Amino acid sequence: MAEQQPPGLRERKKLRTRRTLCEAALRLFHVKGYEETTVAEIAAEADVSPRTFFSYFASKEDVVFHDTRARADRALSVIASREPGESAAALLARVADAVLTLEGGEDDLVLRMTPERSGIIMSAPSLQARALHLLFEFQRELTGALREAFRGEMDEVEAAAAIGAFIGAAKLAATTVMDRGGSPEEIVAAAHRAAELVVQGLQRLGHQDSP
Amino acid sequence: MAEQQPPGLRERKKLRTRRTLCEAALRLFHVKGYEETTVAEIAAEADVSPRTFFSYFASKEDVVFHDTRARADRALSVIASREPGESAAALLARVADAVLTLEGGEDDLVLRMTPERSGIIMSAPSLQARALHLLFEFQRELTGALREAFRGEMDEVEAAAAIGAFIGAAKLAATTVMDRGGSPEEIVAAAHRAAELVVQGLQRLGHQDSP
DNA sequence: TCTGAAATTGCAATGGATGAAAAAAAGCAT
DNA sequence: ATGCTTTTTTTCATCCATTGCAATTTCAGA
Repeated sequence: MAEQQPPGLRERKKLRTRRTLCEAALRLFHVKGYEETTVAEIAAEADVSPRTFFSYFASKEDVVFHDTRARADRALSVIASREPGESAAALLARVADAVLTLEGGEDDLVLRMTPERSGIIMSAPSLQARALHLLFEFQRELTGALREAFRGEMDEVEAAAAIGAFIGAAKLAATTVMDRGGSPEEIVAAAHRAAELVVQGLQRLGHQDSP
Repeated sequence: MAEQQPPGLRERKKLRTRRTLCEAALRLFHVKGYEETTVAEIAAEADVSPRTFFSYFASKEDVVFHDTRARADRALSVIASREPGESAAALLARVADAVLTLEGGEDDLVLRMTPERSGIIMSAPSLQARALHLLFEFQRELTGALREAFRGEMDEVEAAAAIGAFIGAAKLAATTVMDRGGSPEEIVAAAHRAAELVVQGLQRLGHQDSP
């Protein structure tokens, strides 16, 4: 006697609990600080038992990165969509456009609070470390995808160098400007410019002429 | 009744305890695994109280990275030694040579066990994350040093892009080959090549001609 | 309504990390 | 050598994230 069409009462309730926990956690992290917020408090705020928190998120850190997977997949699909003959430089430029976007709308569900989240991450060393780890895993995936998209045209080290340089430059440029207190727009612009500088340098990738 | 020349009994004992803890920890991590080894066990192995461990190392993780500071300083001093007129590319190449070296001898004290340590780090996600975080902080320092060395010749974003691309490429290339099971020599070679690819691309840094 | 699967909860235990005060060791001056 | 001061180490107590387990509740379907 229930609607089977999209989900099911059980599923919906689960989704709602997950979102509630997520919102509660981020809100608390933002006002009290990450380290100062306990899992017990988050659970209380979401009105579930502390034990339940861990059946939704493997760790306190995970709440903060609950949606990174989606962003990563977006970039991977861009690489997979390489047109025959498209250069690595051009492809990476497209990846940059796809990822370096401030807009929301991804999961209208919970988070338009990207800036708050950045603040939370930057304020807790363990979160920064986690973020970098995720970014690194992401780079591995990108490297694999790039090799796939250019199979035969690019070797292992070239692909890794291209991705590493590309992401590394964008990331460091972004945080450098962020540290200086730049606005979100400036940060994105810096990442874009850094990515461009690298991409230009990588133009000749695949050729064999050294200056 | 004691030698006051260089240290002092107190200092010597402290150094010895620190080294003992370090060796005990790394030995245990290597044979039992990082997660499986408890601080209590490390302390017992070194014959001190568990609480004492934390007066030598801020965390269990820190033991593994006790000497990274030294390596970082080596690179920073290379950048600081830039000859007037030396190009960023040339300077970064020198940095690569200074850092990408397998030799030991740095602190003859404890660690020639670089390979074991790599294994330990790669086997524990939390250590990988920590390593990346340290590497990132290192990049910030390098960026600052580079801006200093090229004051007036290079802006913030260019410096960050150069360092980010350089380190990012070397790191990802190295781990890519490492994942494939490459030998230490192959890994270093890959990092070198990736660094070279980037440095070449960065040749024109500071000029304004786009292709 | 009855029943089995899934989700939630309570409870206990492990292990990292920190604060505070007592105890032991080292340095120093007489 | 002896007593006083400073530094380390050790105890002891506590907080908190995380996990395993068993009891309980809720949902879905017959």
